[in-house]
Amino acid sequence: MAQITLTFPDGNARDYSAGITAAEVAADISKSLGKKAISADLDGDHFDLQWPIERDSRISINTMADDGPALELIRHDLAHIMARAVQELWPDVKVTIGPVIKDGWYYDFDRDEPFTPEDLGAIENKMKEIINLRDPVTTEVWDRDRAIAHYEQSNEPFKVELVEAIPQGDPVRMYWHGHWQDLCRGPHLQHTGQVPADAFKLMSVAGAYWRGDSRNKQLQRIYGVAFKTRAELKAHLTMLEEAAKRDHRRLGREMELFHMQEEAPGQVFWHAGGWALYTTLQDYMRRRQRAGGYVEVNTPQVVDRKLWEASGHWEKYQEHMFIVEVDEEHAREKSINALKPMNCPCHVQIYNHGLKSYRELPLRMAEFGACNRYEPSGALHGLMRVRGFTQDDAHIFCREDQIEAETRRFIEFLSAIYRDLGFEKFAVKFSDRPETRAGADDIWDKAEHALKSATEAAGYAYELNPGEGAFYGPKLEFVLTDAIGRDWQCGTLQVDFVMPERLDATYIGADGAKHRPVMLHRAVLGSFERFIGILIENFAGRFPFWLAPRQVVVATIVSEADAYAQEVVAELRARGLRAEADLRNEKINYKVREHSVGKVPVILAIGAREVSERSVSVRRLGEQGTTSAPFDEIAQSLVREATPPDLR
RNA sequence: GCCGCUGUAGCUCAGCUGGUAGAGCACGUCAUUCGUAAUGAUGGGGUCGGGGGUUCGAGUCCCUUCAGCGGCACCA
Repeated sequence: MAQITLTFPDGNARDYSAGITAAEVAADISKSLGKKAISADLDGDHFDLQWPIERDSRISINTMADDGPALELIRHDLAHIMARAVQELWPDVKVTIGPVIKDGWYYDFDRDEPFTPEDLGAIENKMKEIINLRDPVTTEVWDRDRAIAHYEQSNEPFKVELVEAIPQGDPVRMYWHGHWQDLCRGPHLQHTGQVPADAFKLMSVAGAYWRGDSRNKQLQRIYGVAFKTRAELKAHLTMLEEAAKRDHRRLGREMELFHMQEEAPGQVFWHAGGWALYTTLQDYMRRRQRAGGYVEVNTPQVVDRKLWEASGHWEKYQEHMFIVEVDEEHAREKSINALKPMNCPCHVQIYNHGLKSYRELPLRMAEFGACNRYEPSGALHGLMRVRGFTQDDAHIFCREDQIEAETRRFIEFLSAIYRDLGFEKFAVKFSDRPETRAGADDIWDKAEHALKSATEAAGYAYELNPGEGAFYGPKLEFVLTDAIGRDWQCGTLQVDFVMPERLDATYIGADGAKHRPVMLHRAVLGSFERFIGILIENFAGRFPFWLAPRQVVVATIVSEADAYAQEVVAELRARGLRAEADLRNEKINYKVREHSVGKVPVILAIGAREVSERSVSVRRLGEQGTTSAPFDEIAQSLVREATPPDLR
C-alpha cells in the first residue's frame, strides 16, 4: 500500500497509507478530535470525513468550532434535509439544485401546486423529524451513465440534465441522507442529527428560473436561514427587523420625504422634506462639478426617434423607452419620439455644434439629466429602481491619450464626494473586453491599460470582472458599503469608442486633420433618487445636519413663549437653516417625543426662562441631556454645522 | 415580464363558515400652560384598490385589471 504524507496546520507531518479517510486521521491525532471532527480541508478544498485521501496534502481537521466550514456543512445538509422533507410530503415534486448562500441556503423545486406559508411550516416540522432520526449521511462515486439511468428511472428530469452536463469520465458523486438520495458535490456532515434542529428557519418561497434563464421553466425556490445556535438565529432575525426599520420606503413615509402612487408607478412625488434633501444634495454636486472643471448643460426630454436610431438605442432598448407619438394635424406622417432614457446622444449634439479643436479637450460636459426608462414592472423597488430619475451624468470628450489622466482625476473627484457624504470606503471593479465588442483590439489594450493604471495611481485596488465590459468599451464601477454592510454600486466610468463614431463627433487635431474623440460616460451618485434611498438607509433617517430635511424644531413649553419662538425660527431661516416652530398646546414631553421619532437633529425648547434670557435650550437627537445658551451663540454654531462639507 | 403573496380610515391592523364595517395611533374640538420621548375628555372620518360576475344579499366566493411586497429575469 502506497504511503502518503499529510502536513498539519502546525507544520507537523505524518505518513499514512493512501486511501485513509480524514475521519481516521482525526481519530489518529486524538480521540477527542476524532469525535469532534466534522470535515477536513485538503490543500484548501473542503471535503467530508469519509473522503479517501490518495496523495500528499496539507490537511486541517474542522470541528463545529470552525465557523466557516461548520456553517457551510449545516446549511448544505439542511438543503438536502429540506429536499427530502419536501419529497416525503409530496413524492411527485421534482428536485433540482440547492446551494448554500449568505446566511442560509435555497432549494429549487418543480411542483405544479404553489407552496403556501402553511406548507413551509409543515416542511420545517418534517425537517426536524429527519434531524431527530440521526440518519447517516453516506456517499458513493458513480459513473455518469449509471447516474443518468438512475435519474431517468426515478423520473427526475432536472437531475438527468445536471448529470448530462458533467463531462464524460468525470466522477459523479451521490449522497444519501438516510434513504433519500441526491446528486451533490458535497461535503456533508456524518449524520442528520449533527444539524442544530432549533437554529434554522424557512423564510420565503419565490419563483426562480431553471438555470437562471427566463426562457426556461419557472421553479419554486424555498429560502432558509441557518446558524449554529438558536441565539444566533434569533440575532439574525432581529437584525432583519432592524434593517426593515431603516427601509427607505418606510422612513420616506414616516419622515414625509416622498410618496409614490398607482397613477405614476416608478415615479416619485417628492414632498417638501425630501425635496429639501434632494436640492441640498444637488446644490452640493453642482458646486463640486463646477470646481471639478465641468461645464453644466441641459438637454430636451422628448427627442425624435431619428436620434435614437443614430445612437443605436432604438434598436437595442426600444422596449424600455417611453414612446411618445405626436399626431400633428398637418404633418405628413406621425412623428415618433421617445423620452430620453439617457443623456449621451444629446450631449454629443451639443459637442457637435461648431468645430472643436484639440485644445478644447478634455471637454467635461455635465447634466443633471432627467431620464425616463420603462423598467419592467417586477424590477421597480421604491427609490432604488424607478422609471423617472435624474442622473448626475457627465461625458468627458477627450483624446485617447487623455483617458488615463481623466480617469485618475475622476476617481479623486468621486472619492472626495463619497467621503463628504459619509462613505469612507468604496471598492472598485474593473470590467474588461467582452466576447462581442466594437473597436479594434489595440484600442481596447490602450483603454484597459489606462483604466487600470489610473486606478492604481489613485491608490485603489480593483477587482477584475473578466468579460463584463460594455460592447463599446471597458468600465470601472464604484461600490460603496453602507452602515450595515450592504454594497451599493453607484459610481461608474465607461470608455466609449462607439458613440462618437455613430454620432460623428470630431475634433481638429494639431495636424489640422479631423480626429475622433473618445467619450467617457461617468456618474458619481448614479441617480439622485436611488442615492437618496441609499442615504436614507445608511443613516437610518438620522442624516448629518447639513442634509437633514428638517434641521431644527423650535418647541414652546408655555404659550407665552410663542412670539419669541417665532422670532427664533425667523432668524434661523434668515440664516439659511430649515427651521420650524411647534407652538401646539402640548406638553414638551409630547413635542420632544414626536420630533425625536421624526428624526429632527436639533430641538430648541423655549419656556419662560428662555424668553426672559433670550436663550434657547438645545436637545440633540439621540442625546438625553440638554444644554442652554444664548440664542445668538447657538444660531452661529448651527449655521457652521449646516455648512456643506465642501464649503467648510 | 415571470412565480407567489398582499390590497379594509392618513398609518398599523382586526373583521369566524357571505347577512349591509371596527381598534390603536394620527386628525378636529374643549379643558389643561405644563421644563425635555405620548395630559384628559370628546368628535369626525372608510363607495373595503378598480371593473365585471354568482347570490335575495359580497369586505368575505369567482373572473378580470391595476398597484405594492418577496424573489427570478432585466438594469444602456
